[in-house]
Amino acid sequence: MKTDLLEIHGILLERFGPQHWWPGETPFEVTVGAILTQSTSWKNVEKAIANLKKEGFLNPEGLNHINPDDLSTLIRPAGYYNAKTRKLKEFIKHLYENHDGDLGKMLAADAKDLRCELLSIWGIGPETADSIILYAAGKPQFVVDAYTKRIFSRLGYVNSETGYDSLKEFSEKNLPRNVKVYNEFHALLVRLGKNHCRKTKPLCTECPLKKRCKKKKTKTSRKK
DNA sequence: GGCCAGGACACCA
DNA sequence: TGGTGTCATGGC
Repeated sequence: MKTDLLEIHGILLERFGPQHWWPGETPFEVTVGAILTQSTSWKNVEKAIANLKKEGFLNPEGLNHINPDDLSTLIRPAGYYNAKTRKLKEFIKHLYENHDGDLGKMLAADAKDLRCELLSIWGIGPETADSIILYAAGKPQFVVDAYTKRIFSRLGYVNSETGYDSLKEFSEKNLPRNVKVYNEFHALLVRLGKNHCRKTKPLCTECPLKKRCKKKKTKTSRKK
């Protein structure tokens, strides 16, 4: 099968324009955002980030010292606040125990090693790890998410059973290994997904990829 | 009022 | 090992 991902990247870029991801000011902010946005809309994450920033806790030292109850209160708008409090604390604990609280040191590692290290931290799975590597460390790791899977499935590139690693491998195999391309393409897929490839009630008429869509968009069963 | 959002983990058969 | 439940707020 012809897998013209770069062409699709071009179509989406022309349609939506640059997405300017990740919307974080520092690698640390990007990392915190990557954890907070797990299964959560970015708008809600922005509120939590704003709370942390306003109170002066959006830095390694701040998150290291804040007590869990206060952290839960500040990140409450992002949902799953108890679970995410633990995830942020586990990350910070790892950062201090292994890198003296210096995120720059941690992110300087080889991408493959960094990925293994991130995945060893409780609460950080494949997507969050790849997001941190791509958007905070600036190293080429393609980020797969629910939109990527749904869109690639509807385009007929993969089936709905394809797992994270296979989707990642497929994407990296069919795109130039380039941070800028990975960055923009993932952001564009999310944009497309939000606008035209929802789980239910897809807005097919205005979708820039509607001619390429192989599968009828039907309501998918929720596997959660 | 239900559905869903830029996941990950625990538990059980 | 794979399927299912849990975590939770907020916008549409």
